[in-house]
Amino acid sequence: MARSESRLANDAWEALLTAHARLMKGFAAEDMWDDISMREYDVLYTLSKHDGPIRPVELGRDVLLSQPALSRMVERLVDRGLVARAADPVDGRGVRLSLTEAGRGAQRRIGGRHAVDVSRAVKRALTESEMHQLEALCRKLAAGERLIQDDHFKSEQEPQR
Amino acid sequence: MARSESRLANDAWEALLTAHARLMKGFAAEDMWDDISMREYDVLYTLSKHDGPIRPVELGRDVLLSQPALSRMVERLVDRGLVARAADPVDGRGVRLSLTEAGRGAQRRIGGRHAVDVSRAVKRALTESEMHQLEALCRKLAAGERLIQDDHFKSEQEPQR
DNA sequence: TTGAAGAAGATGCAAACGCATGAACTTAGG
DNA sequence: CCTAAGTTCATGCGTTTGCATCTTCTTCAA
Repeated sequence: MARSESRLANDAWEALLTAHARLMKGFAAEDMWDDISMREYDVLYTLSKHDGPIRPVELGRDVLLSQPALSRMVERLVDRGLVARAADPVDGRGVRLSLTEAGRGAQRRIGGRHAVDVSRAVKRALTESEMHQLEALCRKLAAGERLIQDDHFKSEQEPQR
Repeated sequence: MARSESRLANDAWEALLTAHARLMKGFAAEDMWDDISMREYDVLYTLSKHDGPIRPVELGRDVLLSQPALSRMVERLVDRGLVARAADPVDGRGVRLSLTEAGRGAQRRIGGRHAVDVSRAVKRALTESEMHQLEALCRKLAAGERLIQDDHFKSEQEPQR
């Protein structure tokens, strides 16, 4: 008997959570992070993906940290000379972040080693075709969520309360 | 030109990470967690999946927490009457954990509401067929990792150092 | 133009986390 | 046996996180 669509959705999400936790544990156990934590690397990597300076609020969308925690982590990275923080010329409240040369260097150094482990873990389990599928599915999942938050459609029905 | 297999693997993993972060942010924003944090719910849910009592070390495999952090979280859950902790009759070092009635009740209460949001987020982005695919791919990913850690094959090549 | 509502970031503070280490117990080789 | 190494879980301690709140600046309607 077929699972209900809701059950199917929850099972898929649980599988994703389990895969995430298992692989992350494995990566964290690797002795290759020097003095940069995985969360800090996450910030450096996200900064490296974008070319120009970006706002902390942008960073916050992809990094799993509260706004105050992100604010302070950026502060620490600035103090360590890995991130540059400048006032936003357009928005007086805002701040613009970018990697320093040292920051970019650190990201490349760690990233190169990390990519080897990621590649090894994924290749061990999936074929090339499956990697393509997984990427496409996860992109769709992430894209669905992004729209909601941007357009404030979240309260489309406002369940109870 | 086709991406290299390694690049493909890393892109797939990045997509999974992004999907994970986006959805988690969305779920965390929901006003439905009462006095139970998402990490605590993760523990309660994992306990509810297993029927019999399980060891903390088992819990640790699926929950993204350090061993000391998990130890103390369990302690708090025990103090709050949600989890029962008993000595392991077989292994004198070990401990056996299970949900109390209150714990099971809390898990069901929160879990029921959470499942609605999960279902909504996943259904919005994927078809039933895609949910099946995503579940299968993530299970393969997670399974690949489990074997490594159990069999201590991790140092199969011991890269540099 | 102006005043209220909203958004971006920073900060005080208690709670929670990770690393290093310790204590209790099990396993395995001589 | 019995000792050395390994495993499981707990604890001390400094660091980081999240919640609530504040400040500053922008936006928008009157």
